[in-house]
Amino acid sequence: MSSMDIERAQLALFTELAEIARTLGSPHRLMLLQHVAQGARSVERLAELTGLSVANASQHLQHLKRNNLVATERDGKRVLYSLAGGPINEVLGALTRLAEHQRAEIHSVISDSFTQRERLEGISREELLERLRDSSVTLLDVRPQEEFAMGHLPGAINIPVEVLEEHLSMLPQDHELVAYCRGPHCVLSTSAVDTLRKKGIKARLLDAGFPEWKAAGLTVETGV
Amino acid sequence: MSSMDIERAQLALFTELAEIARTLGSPHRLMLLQHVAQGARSVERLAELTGLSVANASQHLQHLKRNNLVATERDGKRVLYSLAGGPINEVLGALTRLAEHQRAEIHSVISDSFTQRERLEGISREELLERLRDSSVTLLDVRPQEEFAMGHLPGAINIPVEVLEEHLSMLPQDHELVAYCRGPHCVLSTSAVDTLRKKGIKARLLDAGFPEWKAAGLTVETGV
DNA sequence: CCTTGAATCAATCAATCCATTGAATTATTC
DNA sequence: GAATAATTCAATGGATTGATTGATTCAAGG
Repeated sequence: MSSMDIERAQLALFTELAEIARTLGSPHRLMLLQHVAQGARSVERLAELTGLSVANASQHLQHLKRNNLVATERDGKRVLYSLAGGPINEVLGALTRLAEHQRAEIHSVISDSFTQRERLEGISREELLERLRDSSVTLLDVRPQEEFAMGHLPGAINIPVEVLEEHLSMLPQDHELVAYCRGPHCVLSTSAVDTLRKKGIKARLLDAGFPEWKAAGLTVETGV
Repeated sequence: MSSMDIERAQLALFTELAEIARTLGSPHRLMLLQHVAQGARSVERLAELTGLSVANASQHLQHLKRNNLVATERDGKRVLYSLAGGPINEVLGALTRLAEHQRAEIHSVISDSFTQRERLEGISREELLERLRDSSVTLLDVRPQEEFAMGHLPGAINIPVEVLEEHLSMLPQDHELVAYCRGPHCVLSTSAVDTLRKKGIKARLLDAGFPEWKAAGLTVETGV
């Protein structure tokens, strides 16, 4: 193997990696990905969820598909998009951590870094299972009711973030809360924890979201 | 927090993530990153290493810098670029794994998937340390001599990939070989293992590269 | 202070990307 | 098989990106 070949191989690999990275390099595609990660969705639905035009969403989805980030399946007259296999969540997770790291570095200079440290402190699946067993925490699902109905963690109560402030009374006062939503790169639960902390309620973040939980083969409840 | 705010926060986060992803979305920038990850380098050197023009390399480097992926430092009349802090390698690693996963899926359909499975099977740092202790393996550093001299794993022998085939006789026949180079997303060692396997020599890949080793605080030798 | 070497800036052009529009496919249903 | 609903294709124009060139800044040394 000549050094020429090696350089070509390097370039080929990097070109491949770059193409994937570029595919992730659009806020709209990331949004689509996030929604697709919740389960199979039609193009129309995804367009609605993201506020894009149908044609535009379709094109972005095809872009994602070309790079094997999503898969399609036909269901009657609609096409359902779902997340492709492979460690896609790992990439998004690593990206998010990197972004958070960078943001933290900036903030630690500008702001007093006040609850910054605490904010990022999540609870792991293992710890959660442990604490659920002796029921020392309450699980809070902050996704929209609709998604909650499609499946949620066992024992979780559902209060969408939008209505959280009006429903604080529904929360148990003596338990610590653990909030979760769609995954590590979903801000719903982060917002929720912020809100709760401001009200003086103890709340933490689950490291994972519903998709991760399901993927890990753990039990899931459906319905309201 | 209204649902409007949440959507804005979502969008802001995704825009941030997308920007980082876009920055990684160019083969040339990935190449620069890879070289920069080896240690501080001047613009001219990096241009030379990647085959880019100086001005072009400079611009790409600045792009990387704007997104906090590299840092600069002045040394006399030259500017040295080095890798910024944060989990950058995790992102690249996850990306590489995703790409490999996708490639594996394609190959498993097209080709007979022959040594594909084996190719990806790396040896971990822990296992390596173990096997080095009872010296049942030989470590092979396949980077250029120059980089080897700047630092390498203890006990490693240096045969750059370019000259590997001509120097097979230098290899111990009874030991299994473990090849490593610049990191998980460096193809040098993969090429080397391929070459060796074709010659019927047992060889495996180290999961990590020299930078990871150093970062883990393990001992390092310098000189030739 | 002027020269030299190293890096960056500014301006340009080609190539690509993104959103929009309206037409064309595809599978279903009557 | 015609009508319909869902998605995709094709074409357009505006914005962004990437590489190249030449000029400019910046630090060091005579």
